[in-house]
Amino acid sequence: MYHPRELYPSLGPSYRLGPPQPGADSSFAPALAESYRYPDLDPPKLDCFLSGIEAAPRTLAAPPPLPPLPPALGAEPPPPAPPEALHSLPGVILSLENRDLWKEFNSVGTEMIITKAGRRMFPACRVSVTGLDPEARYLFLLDVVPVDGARYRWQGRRWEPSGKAEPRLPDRVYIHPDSPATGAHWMRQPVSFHRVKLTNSTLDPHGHLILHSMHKYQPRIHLVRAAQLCSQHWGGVASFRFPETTFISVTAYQNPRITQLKIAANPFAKGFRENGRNCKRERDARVKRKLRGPEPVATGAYGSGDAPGGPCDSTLSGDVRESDPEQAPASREAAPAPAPPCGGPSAEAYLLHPAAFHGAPGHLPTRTPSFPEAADSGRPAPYSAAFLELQPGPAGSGYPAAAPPASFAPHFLQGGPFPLPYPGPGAYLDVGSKPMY
DNA sequence: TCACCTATCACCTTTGAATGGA
DNA sequence: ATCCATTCAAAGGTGATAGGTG
Repeated sequence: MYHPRELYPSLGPSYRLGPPQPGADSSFAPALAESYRYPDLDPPKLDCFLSGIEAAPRTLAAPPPLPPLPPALGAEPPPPAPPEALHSLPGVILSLENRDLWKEFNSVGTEMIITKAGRRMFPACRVSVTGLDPEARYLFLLDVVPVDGARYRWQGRRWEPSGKAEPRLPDRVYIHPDSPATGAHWMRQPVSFHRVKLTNSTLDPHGHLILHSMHKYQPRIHLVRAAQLCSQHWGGVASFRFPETTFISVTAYQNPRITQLKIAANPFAKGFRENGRNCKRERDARVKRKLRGPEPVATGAYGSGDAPGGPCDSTLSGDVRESDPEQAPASREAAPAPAPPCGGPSAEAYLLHPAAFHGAPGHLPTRTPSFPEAADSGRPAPYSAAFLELQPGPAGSGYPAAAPPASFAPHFLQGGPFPLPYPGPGAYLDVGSKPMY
């Protein structure tokens, strides 16, 4: 995955968004009635999409307060709260499909591994949506924002703040591979973001979401009405976040209970379950065999059921989920989806080529030699993802100071048309108007 | 010394191509 | 020729662990 910056060096080191272009597309209904301002600790990444749009912003009479931060994860689960939503898409409702799983993790204090190469989230955000116009097309986006300005530390039994957060990292947005798709498509089945990857590599070339380790984050899901990825104008935005999806990013699990939960719930970690060959008992046995020197391979040593010794301590007894609901949508999503409504490029093509978000023509190759994925793998990745890297807010780098209650950054504003996230040359904006490769 | 990060490992699931039968 | 089910291998995801770094 190439970052747009690498694809379009001529555009400079970043993509600053320009004001909406004249000659607004009237393919969408006129501006919805309300503009929204929203209190947020995070300067909205998508604001840069919307700069210059807010002709007459209005604030909500009673902006919803942010949920109080628990003093430490793991001590007490935060009280259940409805998902917070920013709506300029009336009637659109998003619900977290795997809420129970998230709640289970949240009650312990969710941790997400981040690695240089990128690590998937588990649990992943999986949502179902209702209230969309079945005919209209939408984009699903996901981003992750810091919850506060603190760094955290595992103190043996709980997470506690320990100092100030690291400077803000580049904001990136994950675009769901099916985007854009019709409302009917999105409502047909749950929408899973299980392919999102998190990294701590600030120079990450793959477009993964960049996080600091030992910081607390909150995923957000955005729904954007747009005729196509390459549409010049967007027709409304709704943003959602679910309090139970808050997590702390780590490079190695700190809370053993989280490790147990992950092993129990994640099918990829099946090998670490009690009956797996990679459980602690087996690993210890392998180490002993190694120390003693080569031995004939014992047949039937695994899963015989009569192996000596107690249960492995790396598993969560009685909580093994053989059919993991988390992975169920994967197969559904991998199943042939309706052709992307953009006509030419498939969703995958968009995702392999972030530039396609500008409106790449349909004859894009699915992969170019310049892609690192192609170099080390002769097999095409079944899916990748598209990301947008956005300009930091006006505050620049560094965490925003705790926003005063009365100060609301303009968030998702209705009143389109929305400019493309990448202003680029006009040729980038129209499908087929100019080949980019 | 400590906290944190990274590379590597073995095991597992997922994925898609190949194959064969209906 | 088409469809479907099965098989297989490669890719990729997982936590554990040892060693490195500041």
